[in-house]
Order: sequence, then C-alpha cells, then structure tokens
Amino acid sequence: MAGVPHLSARDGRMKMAPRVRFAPSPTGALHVGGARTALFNWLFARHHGGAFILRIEDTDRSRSTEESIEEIKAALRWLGLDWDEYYRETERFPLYQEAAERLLAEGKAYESEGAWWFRVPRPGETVVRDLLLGDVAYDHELIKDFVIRRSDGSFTYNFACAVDDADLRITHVIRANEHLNNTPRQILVYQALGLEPPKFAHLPMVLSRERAKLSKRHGATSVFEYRDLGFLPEALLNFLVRLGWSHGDQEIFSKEEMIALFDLKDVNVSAAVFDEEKLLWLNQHYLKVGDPERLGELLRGFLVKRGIVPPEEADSIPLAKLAKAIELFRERSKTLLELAEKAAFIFGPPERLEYDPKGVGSFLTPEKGPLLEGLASELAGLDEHEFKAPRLEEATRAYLARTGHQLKEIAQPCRVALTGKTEGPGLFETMEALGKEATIVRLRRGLELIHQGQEA
RNA sequence: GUCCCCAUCGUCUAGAGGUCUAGGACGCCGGCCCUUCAAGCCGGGGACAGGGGUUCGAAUCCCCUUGGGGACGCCA
Repeated sequence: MAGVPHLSARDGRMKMAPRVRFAPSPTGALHVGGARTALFNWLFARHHGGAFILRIEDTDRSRSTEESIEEIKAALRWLGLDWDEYYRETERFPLYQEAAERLLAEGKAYESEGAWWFRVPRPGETVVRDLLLGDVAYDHELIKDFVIRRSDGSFTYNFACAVDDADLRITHVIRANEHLNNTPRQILVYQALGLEPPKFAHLPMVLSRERAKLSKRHGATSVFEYRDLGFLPEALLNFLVRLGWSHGDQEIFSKEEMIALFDLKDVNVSAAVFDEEKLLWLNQHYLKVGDPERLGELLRGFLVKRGIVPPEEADSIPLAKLAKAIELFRERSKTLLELAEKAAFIFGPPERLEYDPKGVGSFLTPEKGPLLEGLASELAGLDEHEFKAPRLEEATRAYLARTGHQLKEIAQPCRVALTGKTEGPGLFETMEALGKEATIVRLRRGLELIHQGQEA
C-alpha cells in the first residue's frame, strides 16, 4: 500500500487519498469537544475517500487507563464514527526510540538529568501554515528546548505525535485550537528528522456555557452522559457538526449529507459555545422522525433506569407498546428520559397511579361523576379489539351527543382519572395505549376520588 | 506576566467591498389551531465591540484599543 499513490488522470499529478487521525489521550471519557474533533476528521476522511485513523495517545502511563480507552472506542462507535486503522502509542515504542537516538546522535537532541531534550535551533522562526488560520509565525527565542524522552524512558506527546503522524503518513492534522502552540515544536521535530510535515487545520474550541474550556465542573460534558440523559447519537452528531461548520442556512443534516457536504473551507475560526437548548431541539426533532420501534427499544432501558418498571419485567414489555408510547409522547418530550417519565402511567399497574392533587381538585368534581360513570359503562361495552382511538372517539362522542354534553366537559376529568395529570396526549390515544382494562379501572377509580373529595 | 488564536442577535451561524434598512436556526414574546400539554403554522423583539484608516463605497481589507478564549509540564 505505501508508496503507491494513484495518479490523477486529469492533471497527472500525484493525488493521494488523505489520511487523518483522531488522537485522544485516554485519561477520561470522550467529551463533546473531542467528539466534534473526531467528527470533523471522520467527515473529512469519508468525504475524500481517505482513511480515518484512531490513535490512542497513552504515552503517559500513569494517567492513561484501559477503561478510558474502551470508553472512548465505545463512544465513537455509539456515534457511528468508524475508524479504518487503530494504534496505541505505547505499542510503538521502538519507533520513537529509533528516532530519538538519531536526533541524539546528530546532536539535535541532548541528554540532561536523565531526560532527552530537543535542541531548538536559535535564532530562528517556524511558521505554521494553517489551512484555517493562515500563517502563524513563532520566534524560536520563545520556544524552549523540550523533553522528547522522559527520564523513565517514555516519550512525550510533542515528539511521539510528530513521529507517529509521519510514520502513519498522516496528510492532514485536524485538531482543536488548543494545540496550535504545540505545532511549531512538532514541525521542528519533523524537520530535524528530515520529514515533510503534514498540513494543519486547527479547529475553533468548543466552550462551555461559561465560555471556558469544557470541564466536568459544569453539567454534562461527555458523550455518554448525553446518551444516558436520553439524547440520540444522530442529534448529538447534527449538533456538533454545526459547531464551527455550516452549509448556508441548513440546520438538519443526515450523516450522508454531512459527508457529501463537508468541506474545510466552510469551517470557521471562532470558538463556539455548546448550547444545550439547541441540542434539545435537535434531539426532539430526531425523536419525532425516528423509527418508533428502534426508539421504543431504547425507551425500555430508560423505563428501568427511571425505576418505572423493575429490571426483570422490562424484557416482557411488548415492543408494540413501547413503540406506541414513543408515538404518543415524542411531540412532547425533548429526550428519551423525559419521554419515559411522561409515559410512566402507561407502564404501571392499572389500579395504581399517582395523581396530581391540583388536577384532581379542579377536574374530578362532583358534577362530573355521572358523566364519568356513564362513559365508563359505555366503554365497558366495547370489545378489547375495539379499543382503538377512532372507535373510542366515536363511542364517546355518541354517548356525549345522546346525553347532551360536550367533549370539553369531560376531557380533562377523564385525563386526570386515566393519567393522574392535566396534560398529555389526546384522550382517545391515551385510552388506546392504556387498553380496556386500565381505562375502565381508572375511570371508575376517578369516581372514587370524586366521592372522597366530597367527604373531605 | 509572556506568547498565540478569536470578535455579526442571549446562543449556533449566513455574509468571501456595493445585492445588508444584515438572512436563517435555537431560545424568548404574542397569535392561530385545539379535549389539555405539546407539536405545527403565523407574527414580534433581538447583532456587525469601540476608534482610526484604505476606498466613490466596509459587517466584509489594515491598524490600535477593548473584550473573550487558549498555551506556557519529564500532561496531552
């Protein structure tokens, strides 16, 4: 594979497929800023038919953990960012050793106090030709000699990173702006080793609401935290792609569109604040257009997580019922977690329900008693298979017409009796989701509540 | 403190010297719809940080100020 560039028929010049990498240090969870960097690299690779490489920068053994490596990989998989090649820096030790020895032998590095130091040539200047920022010049007087090999024999980031990028034939280093000041050092390493540096593109930072670097201190920051809060991967991806990149006025992008449209020239340079409100909106958007069965399967987990159904019962909930809940509540929920809470009354036992006292007080009043009673009897006459919204509405309206009442007179009392709440999906959809037994039981239970209220 | 990056509505952004009395989206406010809450639809408020240049003409180019962020580790 190496050294077999394909020739572009058009201009006859070498045109190699780009090779980019995402190189996280495994010292914790994958946070959303890292995910955005990974996404841009992945999109760049996929758009150009290049390779997306995952390289774990674990040269600092004391801070790196296997757990973190697995979590980062799992988070990338959850987002659907697949990698073509995978490396761990700790497994590439001989590469760095050889390169470092060469620099030592050539006098481009020296040993002091057990560590090997890179000798920055002075006077001098290194210019970073950034694809996004333009040229950024660094005076060597401001760059101190830096350690390339620690006294314990391990290698430092700036050195290993450059050696790796060169060895893996990385063509474009796309990373967050916080690394810009490291770039001249890495270019120096390339030059000392007689290698051609890759192209660089430093992405604008993703900042927290407080306009500071993302940190665990304020709210959720990791990809999995958002997953556990009930966010969908496609929503998070869509949100992240719009942080620093745009395509005119378009806000909604499928993964395929992102790949087709992504271009470095549409990436901007100013830092972006992670605005959870917009993420919430996008998440609801994907909740609304997603496949109910797929979302229903996800809902199962949140019902358990929320303590709404015991773990051992979760598997026996029919997928159809879960999918129904999705369809009923997705227009009124921003996250799956919120949806699980709203739909809780459907999954609990028919006779048990938590009632909103205010709702009971204002709607389960004595004069509604006969109506509720009558409706319960009316609906009890329906067959199980007739418990579908259209048929329920038909039956209810017929009953209402016969008794000279209007729907709005009993809608809220019914809703409170059935769900315990004053808000929720359409009445008849709610009855259908509940099923005949629960509907009748709860309507009659509403009656009891009215009587109790009278006594009190 | 030193160095580096950045600067359009609260937020994400469009804008690549005239088409800008600056467009879209989220959020916010109001209305419509309606069995509630949502969703949806319609409407509203809301920004080119400031000052100098350059130019016939600047949100767009240059400089300064201010503001924000980042980096200054034998962390990455």
